[in-house]
Amino acid sequence: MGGTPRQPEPRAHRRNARGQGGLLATEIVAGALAIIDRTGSDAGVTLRSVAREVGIAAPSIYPDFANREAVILAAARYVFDDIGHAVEGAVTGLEDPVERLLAGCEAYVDYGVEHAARYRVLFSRELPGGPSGPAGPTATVGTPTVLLDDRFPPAGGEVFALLVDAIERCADAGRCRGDDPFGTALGVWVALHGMVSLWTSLGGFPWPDQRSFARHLVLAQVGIAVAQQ
Amino acid sequence: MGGTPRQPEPRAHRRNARGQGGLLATEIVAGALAIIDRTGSDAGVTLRSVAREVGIAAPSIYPDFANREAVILAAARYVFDDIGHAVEGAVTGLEDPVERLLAGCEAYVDYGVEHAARYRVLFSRELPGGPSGPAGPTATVGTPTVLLDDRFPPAGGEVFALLVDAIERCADAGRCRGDDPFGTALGVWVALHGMVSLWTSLGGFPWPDQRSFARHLVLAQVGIAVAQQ
DNA sequence: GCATGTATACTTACGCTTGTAAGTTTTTCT
DNA sequence: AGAAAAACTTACAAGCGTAAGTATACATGC
Repeated sequence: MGGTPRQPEPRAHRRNARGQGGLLATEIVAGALAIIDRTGSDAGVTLRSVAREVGIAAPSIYPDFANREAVILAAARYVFDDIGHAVEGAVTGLEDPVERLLAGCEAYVDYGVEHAARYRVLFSRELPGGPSGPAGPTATVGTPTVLLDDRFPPAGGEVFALLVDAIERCADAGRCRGDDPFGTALGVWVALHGMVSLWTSLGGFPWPDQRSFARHLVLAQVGIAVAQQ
Repeated sequence: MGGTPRQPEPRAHRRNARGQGGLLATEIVAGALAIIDRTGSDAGVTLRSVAREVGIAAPSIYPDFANREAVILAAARYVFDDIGHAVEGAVTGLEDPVERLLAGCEAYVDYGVEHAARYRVLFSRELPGGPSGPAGPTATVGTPTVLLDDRFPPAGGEVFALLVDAIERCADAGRCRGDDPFGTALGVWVALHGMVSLWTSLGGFPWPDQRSFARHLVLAQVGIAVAQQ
């Protein structure tokens, strides 16, 4: 697997101040994301490759992360937050609830398509932290359901909460049915996620226009008649 | 990474008959799928692990596959075929077009949820073979579009063709709009794929009933009013 | 019935990367 | 100056892909 013939491992990293050792954790996550973006998957994220990226020695990762998987999970958490910020930025200032919903959804799709590699990492494994235990609210479709509580959601929860909120605003304005915002949001999320996932996997597919397809999916799931364009 | 302390690599494989060397290719793919099913991802699929699974020496894979990636792509192709057979088996004998559509979609989701690991492998990488070149039909949404031609689709094409056909039957029977079967099928596929992908990644999520949720997604995308259950 | 050519698969080996343990040096702050 | 945090160096035991050469069993022709 011969690549470069053995770099002398340049140490470009400057030691952090005392008590600020945790700063390195941020740089480690950033390094992992850089590798994911560059290589297109998390397969190349190893303790050594991340260490090279950051400019530290591989064992220096251990004080911050137990192992390779912990690094990747931290990167996934960062990406979920990043998506949340992108969506929030896209909807702030919009008044019309339907436009607000659509703008947020488009921002979600935009992020996923533009950062295909890091988006894919989010859902390439079983994510931990959910209320898989005894109880927890169970969603239903077609009938009202319990809303998400504190324990939910493990990952991507903030983004999903934004979506539920946007749909509730539409319902409050009488623009869509409001009997089951959770179930409706679930349908929208599922459709948008499917779009991003397939879009970035099947590069050769004759995809329609990204923006109008995303709007089409959302409106169909929410139950608003699709405008003939 | 200490596991078992060095097995003597038992050779359980019986040499194939002359002219039937290609049989090994089938066993190699089966071995790769077994590893995927057992470990939950394709990360553990290496030439050596597959060889161990099959009972051959690692270099014996080379006559059939150029490298590790080729093995995984062959496994993906097998899984696409397998899904196609599952869907076809679920719809044969059904007369009502809407029931036929729903049954096929449910079978798709069933397969994906039941074989989560191998389904995930299908879309965990950029799949080759599409008409990414100069032309190829471009789908639109809301207006009729060119149907898929011979060059399309690279992967999962047979399954997608079944879906387009099922939707055309619904349209012919006047059960849904028929102006854009390709675009409608795309919406359905995207939604179902998103459901499977999220379902198997977010194990802790309070998911609704699998069957009714799948039907809900399909009917919403096709534009048939969702029956209050 | 037996030699033989050949497809089939094996053995050995090399150079590389990986995770991680153990102990050491360097920097920073008091 | 001294203590302690931060990060390094070295080392080991694996696993990896793959190149090169070798053994084995089968179908065929004599």
